[in-house]
Amino acid sequence: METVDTAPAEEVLRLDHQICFSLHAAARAFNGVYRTALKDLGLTYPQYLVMLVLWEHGELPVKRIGERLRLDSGTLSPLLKRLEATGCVERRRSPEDERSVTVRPTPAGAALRERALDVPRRIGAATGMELAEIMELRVRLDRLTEALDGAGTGLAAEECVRD
Amino acid sequence: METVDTAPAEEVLRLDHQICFSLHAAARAFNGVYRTALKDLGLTYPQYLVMLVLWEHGELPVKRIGERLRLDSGTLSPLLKRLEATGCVERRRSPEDERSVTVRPTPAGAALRERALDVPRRIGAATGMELAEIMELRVRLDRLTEALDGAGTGLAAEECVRD
DNA sequence: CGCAATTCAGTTGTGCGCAACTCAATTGCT
DNA sequence: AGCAATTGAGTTGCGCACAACTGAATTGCG
Repeated sequence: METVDTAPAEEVLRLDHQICFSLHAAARAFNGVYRTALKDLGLTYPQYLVMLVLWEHGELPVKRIGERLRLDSGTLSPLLKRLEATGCVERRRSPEDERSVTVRPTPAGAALRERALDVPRRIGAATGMELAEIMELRVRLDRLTEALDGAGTGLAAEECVRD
Repeated sequence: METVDTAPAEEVLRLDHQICFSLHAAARAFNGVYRTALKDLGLTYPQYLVMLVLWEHGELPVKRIGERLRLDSGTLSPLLKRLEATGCVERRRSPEDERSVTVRPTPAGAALRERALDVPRRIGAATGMELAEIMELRVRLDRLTEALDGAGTGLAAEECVRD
């Protein structure tokens, strides 16, 4: 079948042929829109993602937040420290497992949720896309991420097996 | 018509309903795959993007590179300095306009191109997608970026008018 | 029980991305 | 010509992302 290696060598490396760049640019463009949309909430975009998870689950150990967002402690620890500094979350060492730290929204952090309700609509409007089209794009991207994660973590040769 | 605001308040903020997160995750997944693919070239992913542009155009002022990659001097200046330190590019103040700095690949940087030819194929394989599907995704993402860029630069209220 | 292996959060170091700024060169307006 | 506005690159400061590491708590195996 038709694959990339049918293209001549000069074409292969053209910037505008590469999906990665489109993705990279789109992610940064989203980030910019969120930056302005979240400015008066006092949240950055990754902080907003953490708050989404916490609003949904009420209270979670750092580990679980990281699983949901695919972020490790090296990213989350300082981020959560900043969220604690701005009064959005509380962190408490878990009594039953002293290694684990439980994070939960403060009343102020929970209240922020009301003001965030408008954000998805504004973002949706900024995309200029129909909901159905966005959903389809999302599905494709999730499939892509799954494939890339499988290929990236050393299982390149063998297929990604479900645990 | 069916839009986001038909969904109940609790649903609106669910992480897995938000396109931005899928995009964010996919971009990071790509970054991870590139990280390993580019490791023996000694390039990071953004450095690779810069080299793609330079391989294609031979020599460009910083300004033009920034336009192609949607990056400003705050990002490019240190990145180019690192590329210069690793011997991939040369920087020279333009004689006809002393404000401008022209960047071009060194012989070593140009030679790197040969070794990079294999990268897109490897990345393509990691996506697990057909070329046609990738191309279509790229088109959608570019449209999305264009819409978001228009909305992000302060025209939130009024529709994005073509210049 | 006792100790090695594992798990979890946090730290360190590097690089990207962007806003806000500086500084010099150039352009444009009068 | 003279001077203000603009342009281009660079710097600073901050936050995110990730690799590699530390250190404490827990688990598990003999």
